[in-house]
Order: sequence, then C-alpha cells, then structure tokens
Amino acid sequence: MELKTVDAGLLQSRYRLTKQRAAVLRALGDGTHLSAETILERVRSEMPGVSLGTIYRTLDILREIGLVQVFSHGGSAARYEAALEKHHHLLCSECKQLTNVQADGIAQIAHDVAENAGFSQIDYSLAIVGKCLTCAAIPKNAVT
Amino acid sequence: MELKTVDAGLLQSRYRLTKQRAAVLRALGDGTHLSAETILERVRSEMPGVSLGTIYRTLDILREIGLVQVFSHGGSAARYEAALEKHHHLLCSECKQLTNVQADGIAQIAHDVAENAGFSQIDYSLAIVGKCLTCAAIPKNAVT
DNA sequence: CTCTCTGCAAAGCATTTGCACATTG
DNA sequence: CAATGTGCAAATGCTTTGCAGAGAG
Repeated sequence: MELKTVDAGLLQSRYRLTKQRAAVLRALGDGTHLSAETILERVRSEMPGVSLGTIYRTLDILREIGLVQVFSHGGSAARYEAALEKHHHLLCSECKQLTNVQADGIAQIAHDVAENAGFSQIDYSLAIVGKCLTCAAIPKNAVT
Repeated sequence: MELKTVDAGLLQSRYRLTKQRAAVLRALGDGTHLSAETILERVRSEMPGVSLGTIYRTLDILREIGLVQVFSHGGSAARYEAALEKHHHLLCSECKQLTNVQADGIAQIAHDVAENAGFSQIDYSLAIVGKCLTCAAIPKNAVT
C-alpha cells in the first residue's frame, strides 16, 4: 500500500491529515489483523503520548473512507487491517489465529441476496471458523 | 422446535435441566435475534428474579450444545436464536435490524476453502451489511 | 447428600465521549 | 483565524465472575 494513495484518500475526504493519522496508517501498512491496542503500541513507539481514543477515532474514519477493513466477530477485540483487496477470514477456534482467504463467488451471492431485499451500500464478510492443522494435532488435555 | 428435543439435548449433556434454562429455551422458541436483555425480559415475565448472569450462562451452554446460534458482529450486543437451520444474516447498518437469509453455495465455498487450509470442524457465517429500504429513505439530517 | 446452579453485585474489557487545549488548512 | 483533531480521563455497554445460599438428581 502506497502511503500517497492513503494520504490522497484522507485528503479527498473532509478529514485532515494529521501526524497521528499518518502514524496509524504506517502502523497498519506492514501488518495484518492488528488490535487497537497493538496499533497503539506501534504508533507510540514513534510518537509517545498518542491516546487510545485517537486510535479508535482514526480507525473509524479510515474504515468509513474505505481504507481499513475491520474483523469483529465474537466477544474479543476487533482486528484492523489495510483494505488492500477484498478477502475473507479463516479463524481457528482454538488459537484464534486469523488467515486471509479468497473466496470467489461470495460477492455475487451477497449482492443477489442484498439487492433482492432492497438493500443498498452493500458490504459483506464471510467468517470461516474451524480447527487449524496445528491445533487439531494437539491432544485435548495437553498442558500448555 | 420441539421442547422435548431441546430438553433431551440438555439432558444428554452434563448439564441439569433447571426452571431457568427451560424458560430461556421457551423464550427463544418464538423469536429470532433476541438480545440477552430481551431474553431476560421475556423470562422475567413468567419468572421474576432471574438474573442477567444466568441468562448469559445459559445461552453459552446452549450454544455449546448446539441448540443456539449466536450472531455477534460489530460493537453492539450479541443476538441469539434457536439453531433451526443453517442460514445467514442481512444486517442494516443504520437500524441494526437483522434478517435471516438463505444463501446456497456458501457451504460449498466455505468447505473448499477450509479443507484446502487443512481445517477441521468447519463452521462459517456470512454477514451481509447494507442500508435497508426504510433507512435509505430517511434523509441524512432527519431529526429524530 | 453432593454437585451444580442461581442471584447478586462487583469486576472486566473494549470502545466511546466531553472537554479544554493544540493543530491543520 | 475558523474548523477540526487530540489527550486525558471518566463513562458506557456488554459480558463475565466470585461467592454464599438454593435446588436438582
């Protein structure tokens, strides 16, 4: 992801390009599925004093503009990542590891269903949950 | 959904069939996408004094046994419903109304992707988010 | 009778928000 | 300079939990 593209995205919107927002974008650039807390740490490493509130506010704006994709499924903290290309998520129910996957055909189905219901501004996300190879190999009573 | 089936499900497990659990099952029987709070109200109408903690504990057990399906997407409260048949969800981003939809073809795709990754015990859920007809008709600056 | 469950209230966690000051364009 | 963004800390909302007494099998 080019930072210029990102900056442009921000600039085209009614939002200002601040140091903090640039830092959040940089933090997102080289990682996937980061929690707000992790992003805060990354941003603080180069800019101490940034607050968690700002991280959340920024992430929300970025999501609104379409630069960030959020994975929020189940009770735990949401995960954020740069919106590079549409993809879906494979989540291990045991170790909670998230993997990006392509799943062609979903777009068509989702749009059909949504348009049929009269919905507009359609988005969709498929979460596939299961037990990954590694976790499947671990006996139930294994001591961690 | 037959209550007997449900009871059997509970009995087959290591869990006891208490008045509260039966009441939660009854509350779920004739509704969809209920929040824990709503379920609490319903249960209390016939059994005052039940606590929210018990509702959550019960719902979690029912989910574990497979009698209840949970929809938990984004920040707001989770929604619970009896696990009748596999379906997906259409969520209005404005009014948060949830609708069940069928989406054939997803099962195949999800299984292919997951098996390809070596996953087992596969489950999946597709959430389609958009703006419903009603909300699309409301102008942005409408005064509520 | 023993083991599990419940109500209560407090705690926990992720996220949001009000406010006065700092910063951007 | 006017409008927007930020840090801080308190508030919120949903969910979980410890505990002592109640209930199921």
